[in-house]
Amino acid sequence: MITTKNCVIRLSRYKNALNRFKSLGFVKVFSDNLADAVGVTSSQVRKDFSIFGISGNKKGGYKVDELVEKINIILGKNEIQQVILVGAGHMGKALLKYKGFEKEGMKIVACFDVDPTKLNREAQTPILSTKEMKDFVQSRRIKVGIIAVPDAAAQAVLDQMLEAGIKGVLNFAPITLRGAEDTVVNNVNIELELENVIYYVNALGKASRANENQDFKI
Amino acid sequence: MITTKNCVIRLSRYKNALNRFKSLGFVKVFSDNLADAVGVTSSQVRKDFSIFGISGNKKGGYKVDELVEKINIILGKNEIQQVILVGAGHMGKALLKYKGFEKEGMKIVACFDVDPTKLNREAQTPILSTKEMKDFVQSRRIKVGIIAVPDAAAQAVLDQMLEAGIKGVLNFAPITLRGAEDTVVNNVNIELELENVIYYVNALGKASRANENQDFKI
DNA sequence: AGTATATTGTGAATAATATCACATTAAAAC
DNA sequence: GTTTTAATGTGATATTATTCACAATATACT
Ligand SMILES: NC(=O)c1ccc[n+]([C@@H]2O[C@H](COP(=O)([O-])OP(=O)(O)OC[C@H]3O[C@@H](n4cnc5c(N)ncnc54)[C@H](O)[C@@H]3O)[C@@H](O)[C@H]2O)c1
Ligand SMILES: NC(=O)c1ccc[n+]([C@@H]2O[C@H](COP(=O)([O-])OP(=O)(O)OC[C@H]3O[C@@H](n4cnc5c(N)ncnc54)[C@H](O)[C@@H]3O)[C@@H](O)[C@H]2O)c1
Repeated sequence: MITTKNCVIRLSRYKNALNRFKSLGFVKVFSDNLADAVGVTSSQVRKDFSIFGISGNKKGGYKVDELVEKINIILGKNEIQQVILVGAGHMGKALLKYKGFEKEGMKIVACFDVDPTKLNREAQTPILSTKEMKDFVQSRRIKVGIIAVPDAAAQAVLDQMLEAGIKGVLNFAPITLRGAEDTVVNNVNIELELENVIYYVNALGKASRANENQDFKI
Repeated sequence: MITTKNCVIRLSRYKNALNRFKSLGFVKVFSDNLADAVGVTSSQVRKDFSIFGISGNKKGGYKVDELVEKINIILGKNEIQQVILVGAGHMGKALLKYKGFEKEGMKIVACFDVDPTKLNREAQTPILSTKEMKDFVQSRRIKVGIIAVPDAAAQAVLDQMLEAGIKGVLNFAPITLRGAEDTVVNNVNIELELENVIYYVNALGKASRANENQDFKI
């Protein structure tokens, strides 16, 4: 199976759209419906499904329940995914309070921090010392973690996490971390995303003011 | 100038790398240095610069100061960019406390919420009623906003923002919003990003267990 | 001053990704 | 039961993005 980054992301989007369709009472959907919901072409939808070996019914579209089930298995949503968080600062606390992960079968099972004043083993999600991280991760065979520490500490924290056995990381520090061969690091750089919005707003503004948008493509 | 989404994002990354080079005392850099720092090829760096009309010196590379200056102008960093935030919940508060935006010339000048208990006009960044949003945005000619409200409210909030004159939005609600013709919406879907990490961790795990990674491409 | 060298800048080649278009086929209509 | 219809599934094609490769040239060296 040859997958590319984008087709996995689209798979998640299809799943989200399907859940909305389901809650609206849909029993079957067509590639066109999904395409509209996600903002891609219907052949993109069918091609993606074809890549993941998902098939529907000629003329009959896809049965929503079956499709959700198939996608959930591909995305590992058939079991609860345990995740650790490193960094109990502003961002870390927001993530800890966030209800959305559990709804999607992902659970932050512990948070780690170096600052002793942040620790709290009694909290619903315990905040432990980073010294305890390796043991915790190894004993529970946890494979996924989130980095929410300052940029200067991010690389060291990534190293510690990989050393402990973590294989995939979602990084919020505004510095592009790269992992080893058999690991995944996904960088969410919020500053950069905002900067990007600002660029296009300025670009669109210039284009419309000068009406020179022939040579402007977004 | 034909730009594609990725080359603008890379431009931000080059800028970040350059700032690091600068703080290390570098006076000039070569496309190779930037390529290594950002994780792309050197011809990608030169091609990107060529697209934005940035030129360096044959044999001499690029003078860091000049390059930073040019990129900053392209990215609109020559003036402070005023941004509003809608939603003063967990995520909104984390964003309000975040120091990193100001360092990058972006400032959240006000936050808006529907919940009267969240309002606080005396805070360093005032938290105002959404009813006041339109006036605020129009009088200050603000063009950029951030959405940090629950998904169910996100589309309505986007509509209100565009109605007020906002042209570009960074959306944290886990639903893909799409704007009008002359607007930009950048969706940061954290659940989806984590889901994506989990997919690859599982995929890598399967591939290494079965040693079937011939047909696995990431 | 003249030559060698290292790096840029970019058109051409290649690779990756998305769309098209249509043969196939299950369901609906008659 | 046959025909019509409306969808899927996918190879072929088009588009988009990246890398290659090398001419142009500024700097360093002799
Ligand atoms: N707050 C935001 O809204 C926001 C926005 C964009 C990006 N970010 C990024 O997210 C990251 C976290 O931001 P924040 O606002 O939560 O920062 P913060 O300073 O509030 O929290 C950082 C936390 O990390 C802990 N820490 C520091 N070094 C550590 C280490 N080596 N091991 C474990 N824990 C360590 C600190 O004790 C602190 O609790 C930063 O990289 C920041 O740039 C945050
Ligand atoms: N907290 C996180 O770490 C996190 C992680 C991933 C995604 N998100 C997403 O970010 C968004 C905000 O999350 P949160 O945890 O801050 O939620 P929250 O419930 O803590 O806060 C939401 C805020 O939005 C306000 N609000 C609701 N409707 C509004 C409206 N129409 N106009 C203005 N304000 C309105 C509420 O009063 C509240 O203050 C959500 O869409 C969530 O899915 C949050």
